[in-house]
Amino acid sequence: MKIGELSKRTGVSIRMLRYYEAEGLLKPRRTASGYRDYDAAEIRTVERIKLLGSGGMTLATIRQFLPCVRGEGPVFEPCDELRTVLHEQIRQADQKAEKLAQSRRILRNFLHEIEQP
Amino acid sequence: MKIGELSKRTGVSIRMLRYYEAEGLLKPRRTASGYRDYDAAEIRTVERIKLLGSGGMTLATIRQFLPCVRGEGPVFEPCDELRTVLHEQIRQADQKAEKLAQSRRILRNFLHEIEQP
DNA sequence: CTTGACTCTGACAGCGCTGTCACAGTTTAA
DNA sequence: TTAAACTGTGACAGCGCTGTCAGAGTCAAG
Repeated sequence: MKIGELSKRTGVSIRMLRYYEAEGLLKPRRTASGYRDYDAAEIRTVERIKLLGSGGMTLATIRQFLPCVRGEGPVFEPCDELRTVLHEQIRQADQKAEKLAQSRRILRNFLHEIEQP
Repeated sequence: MKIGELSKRTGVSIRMLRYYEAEGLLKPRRTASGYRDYDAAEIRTVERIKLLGSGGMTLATIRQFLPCVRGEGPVFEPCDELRTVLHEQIRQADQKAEKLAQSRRILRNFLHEIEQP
């Protein structure tokens, strides 16, 4: 699959797909003429990257648990570090969620203030 | 109150307090010599800005409902637009929260995958 | 008066992400 | 074969935020 198709299928721009690669998140084969040739399984990978990214995670961070993202089954070497990173990321996600909730509460209060004068 | 004190009291850097002003969120008096002179009430304002910002809101957006942020009681003119903006922001906050939750779920799944081979 | 801490402005730079443009080569379909 | 659509690379720019640095003025305490 060429980059245009992957882009259409995932909703991630061609620009960003190339950027993912530059950041080490994707490593597509190349055709004889140099075109990127993606495995169909990478659709899933890209979607996961997209989701994690929309949760406020950095590409550099996502790369840390790339084996998981790519669904490469059980991980060997960096298993412990991986677990640590994952726990830390979950913790940060919880923190972000809390901040977001606080922020939302403030907005709701504003709304009440201007609706009941 | 001068900028250094406000910074210490709020935990917002001097740099950012000046930036808030440049973005139209704060308008401190000036001493004869040009020093910024903040009202004590602005501590609250800055804290709210900080919270909204940590919820992913842009300063330009926060400026939209500045009267609320500054707690200036009932708002007159832009009341309807303000309500619209607030509802929209709450909606976006909910969206972000949903994305964040999805992202968190993915992380938890990764964790399960590598913990049970 | 002098010194050290504080403040002012303005500029530059970096972060991570994203779009766009230019220029060149490739593929596909008419 | 030719034209349109696609892909490649590299560079530049912008977003919003943030730190830092330089050069100058101000303030408070010794």
